[in-house]
Amino acid sequence: MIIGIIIFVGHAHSHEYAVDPGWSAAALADVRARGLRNGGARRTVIEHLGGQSCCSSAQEIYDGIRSAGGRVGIASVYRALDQLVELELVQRVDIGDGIARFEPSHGSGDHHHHLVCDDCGRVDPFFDPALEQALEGAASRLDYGMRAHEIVLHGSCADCRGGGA
Amino acid sequence: MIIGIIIFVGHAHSHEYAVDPGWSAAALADVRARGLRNGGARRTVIEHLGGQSCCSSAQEIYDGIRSAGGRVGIASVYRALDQLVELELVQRVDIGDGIARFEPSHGSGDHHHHLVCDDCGRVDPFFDPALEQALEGAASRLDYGMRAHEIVLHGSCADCRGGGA
DNA sequence: TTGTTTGCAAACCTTTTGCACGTTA
DNA sequence: TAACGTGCAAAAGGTTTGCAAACAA
Repeated sequence: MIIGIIIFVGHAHSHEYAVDPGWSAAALADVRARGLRNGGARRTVIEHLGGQSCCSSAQEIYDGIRSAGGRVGIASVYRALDQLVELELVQRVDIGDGIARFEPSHGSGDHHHHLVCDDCGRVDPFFDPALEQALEGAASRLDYGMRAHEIVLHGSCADCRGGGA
Repeated sequence: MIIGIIIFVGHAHSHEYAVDPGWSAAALADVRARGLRNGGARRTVIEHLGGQSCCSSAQEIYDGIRSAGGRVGIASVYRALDQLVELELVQRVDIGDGIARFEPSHGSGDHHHHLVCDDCGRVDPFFDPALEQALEGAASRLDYGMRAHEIVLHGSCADCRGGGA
């Protein structure tokens, strides 16, 4: 039997999803610290990811880099993403359309989850302190060396429900 | 500013994951009620899913049906799954390996989420009342017509951590 | 009967791999 | 220099689609 009390105090919709300017530098340093080199492709992928505030697919990252003048191969994008996920610097996100998306692994401060509109495909980040608390509670209660978690909510965005503007 | 208190009382590991014998019948009825026919393939997929207690991939469902003597095509399995997800009778689950999995959409009673061992690939269902509460709270707080949600926790199972048996 | 569903095979698309060349430390 | 990283192109694997035959109502 388990009895628990959670008290949360926070703002529900006021979280800022600004990009974290320090993430790229930290990731590059971490990569180097683990004995890996930072060739053009990996560095570019890290720098591109650092400028994103929510998740992007490998193709989107590739296109973004190319249209900014970078000359990466998509295979290198996939390879870099794999390694960054492995190092827990990047989080993989599956929103249910069969395309893997990736975003910087934020520290507990900037952690968010995803809201997917099944009508138009739009993805919105959200942050809910009570949910985060409960998740950490569940993670510690379950005896399972927890390293990452993902929450995806499916529904319809305001625009698609027509109520919007 | 939001202030909330959640008090939960429950068993963490005591939930039963028995298959729901009524799901198949209900799903078949629902399909018929919506004007669709129940040809061999769709019926067989529904009946197979009804016998599962956790998620399975399209290939696993196909193999399961074939080895039980059924003669479905895998395209029909995919088509049936798509339709069942559309009707919200089946829930799609993405555990991060690029393979879509599917399981009966349980009512709130039998609802569970997934624990994925990143070392051996094992998937375990879990149920956590506090987490479920928090999720419903978050869903109602966010203004987003919520229809489904998914939580995936990644870590290492007891076996892989070596502490196990 | 008549529109729906099915199975097969081909097509599709995302992701992975082989390999020779370029780069980093 | 020597190991590592990269790009290209080809291969792989999961999923979708076209189509004619089979089937449910």
